[in-house]
Amino acid sequence: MKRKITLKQIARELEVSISTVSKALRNSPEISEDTKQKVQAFAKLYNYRPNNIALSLKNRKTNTIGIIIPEIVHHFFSKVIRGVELVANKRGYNVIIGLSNESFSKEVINMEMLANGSIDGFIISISKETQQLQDYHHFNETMSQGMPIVMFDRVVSDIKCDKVIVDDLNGAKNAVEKLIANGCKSIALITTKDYVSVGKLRTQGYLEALENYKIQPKAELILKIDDTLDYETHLEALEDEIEQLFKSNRHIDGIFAVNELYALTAMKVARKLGLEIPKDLQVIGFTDGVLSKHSTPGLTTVSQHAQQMGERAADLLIDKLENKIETEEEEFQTIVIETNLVERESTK
Amino acid sequence: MKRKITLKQIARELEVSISTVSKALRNSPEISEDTKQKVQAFAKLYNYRPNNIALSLKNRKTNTIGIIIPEIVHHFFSKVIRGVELVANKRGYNVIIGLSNESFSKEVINMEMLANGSIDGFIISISKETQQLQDYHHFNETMSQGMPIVMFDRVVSDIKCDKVIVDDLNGAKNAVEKLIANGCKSIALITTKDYVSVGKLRTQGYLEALENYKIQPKAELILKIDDTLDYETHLEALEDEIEQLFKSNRHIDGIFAVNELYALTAMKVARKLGLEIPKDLQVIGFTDGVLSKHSTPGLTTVSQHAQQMGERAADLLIDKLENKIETEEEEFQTIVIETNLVERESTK
DNA sequence: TTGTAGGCGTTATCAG
DNA sequence: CTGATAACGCCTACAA
Repeated sequence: MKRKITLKQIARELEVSISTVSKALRNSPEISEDTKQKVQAFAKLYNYRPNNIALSLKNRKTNTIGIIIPEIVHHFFSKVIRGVELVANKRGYNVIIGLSNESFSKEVINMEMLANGSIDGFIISISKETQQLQDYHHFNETMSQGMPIVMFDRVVSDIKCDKVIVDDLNGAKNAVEKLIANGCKSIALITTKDYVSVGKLRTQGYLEALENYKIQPKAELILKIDDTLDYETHLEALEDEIEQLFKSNRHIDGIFAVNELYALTAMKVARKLGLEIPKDLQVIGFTDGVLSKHSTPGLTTVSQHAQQMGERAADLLIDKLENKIETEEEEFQTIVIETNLVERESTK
Repeated sequence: MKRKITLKQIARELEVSISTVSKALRNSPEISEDTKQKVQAFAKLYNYRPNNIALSLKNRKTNTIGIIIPEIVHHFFSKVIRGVELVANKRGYNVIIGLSNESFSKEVINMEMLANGSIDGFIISISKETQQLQDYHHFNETMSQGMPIVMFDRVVSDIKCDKVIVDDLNGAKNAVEKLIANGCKSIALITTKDYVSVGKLRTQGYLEALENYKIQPKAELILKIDDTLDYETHLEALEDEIEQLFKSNRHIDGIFAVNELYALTAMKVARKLGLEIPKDLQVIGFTDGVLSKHSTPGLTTVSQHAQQMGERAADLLIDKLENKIETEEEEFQTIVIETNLVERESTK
């Protein structure tokens, strides 16, 4: 088992100095053709590659991006990662992942771990718990140490950094307007509790759409799900709550749900209650997932372009890393990704 | 913007030597209580944390695991990553990801990039293209440099390394035997081309189950899908091929598919042709995905325990990294994860 | 009890 | 054209 070869070993073998080897390998004009040939041939033979860690230390630059997300087993987030990875690799960076698992403390620990020299900058979507606690000290500390952060999707307006978000408000508004245009008179909303920034915005979009069409929103048509419970419990409760919603409001003919699972569950419950989709009930969900495409009937969705978000976030971060304009007064960008409606069979 | 503080800076501020600071922070008995107090207080104030990169260089150990997978937007792989991350974090390691995107050259490039000092070891599931080309030099080179590799799911028997696999053969066999026990007389198989190791094993399981029950396998009931085409094309072709299968073999009353999408597509086509599930046709898929659970009817599946695979792979790798028994004759383990059948409505 | 020196692998600068 | 030296940040054996 031969360890990776180093400059020092090459130097010793060829009886030249380390710096000569280094220069020869970088094709420096300082070095004679002869020596270059010899060194390069030897290096090739032993498959020499500079040690990244040593380079990172020397250059104070790791060429690595840290991405912190709440959950990886989730279509949206894995697509974002794919986007980040794509751009990062193209631009010579690696990607290291940290999962917060929706926990504040894991988010903090993970960030601290990576911030100690392992990476050059962060791409982050914050955990639900962090959103609830509204404790953002770890972001501010990281940035004050000169490490840039790009937030995506779940962002915090108080934090001054670059951001990539989807146009949640208009996405939701368009969806609901679509339902109205399709003839729905009584549209229910299935959303999350308000501390989730995106849930809040989508709720707002729903309300604005109604207002545009002079429809009075009704509190009993808005179902706010508590998604802090564990997954299974949450799902069971979900079904019951939706069933309750339908039973108490027989006239519902449209559903807008802030995510895929809520929309599918609504369809499932509706079918159970004998409603036909899209004849009796039309449904639209907000998502970038796979379920919608393969459900029966196919679910019409507001597409979030997750991969594109990842790409934009990565570009934003790397641009910042490579410019490093030492302006005291930094200005930050917020990129808004427009959504679009993917129509399937759950709407007319 | 204050950069991260270093030992050197603390030393200068406190007018002591760097090594005194270093020792004081590690609570060495060599240092006087007084000095320790002073140094530790100062370090805490400035939130000193040792630089990971410097530590990595010094210790020749990065405490980082590299994971190379063909695709991240895939339930199976993201679950594996979650398992790896979970164990890695618990044991003090970070995880860095590389996506091969099913391409041989991307796999090689990604591995080389990470092998140059960035990580201590690899967890890998090889790309389809690599399986086709059967070119494994990059694995052998990596290992010959003393960097351990753990392969999972898509493994290569020629390569001497630790492995974590699911019991594809028995998983498939059990599934098919279940169909037989449920009364199916004519069971079709929807699988991939043989170069995909797992597809091959699952096919074998299918055949063994039939044999056990003295059922003569029929070539016309085995559909081998070419999955090297691009995704959309592949899907369209899939539907046509399955429709053809049903039409040419009206007596089919059971389907075993080597993945989720094939199974769902089969159900979809069957429904289109007026078959009722599970009355006329029973279906089982091999998968760890989400679609099965939310499809209607729910798809019975052979569960792969992806997260567990990730956990075992990470433990295996870290054990190896931390033992480093310098035995010339290394012995390698292959951990086999047993599958189990998750019964839903697509079987009786 | 504290400090010095050397080394992890690399590159840049400067001297020979 | 080649080599010695310092530095990136940290740790540790050894010297004072």
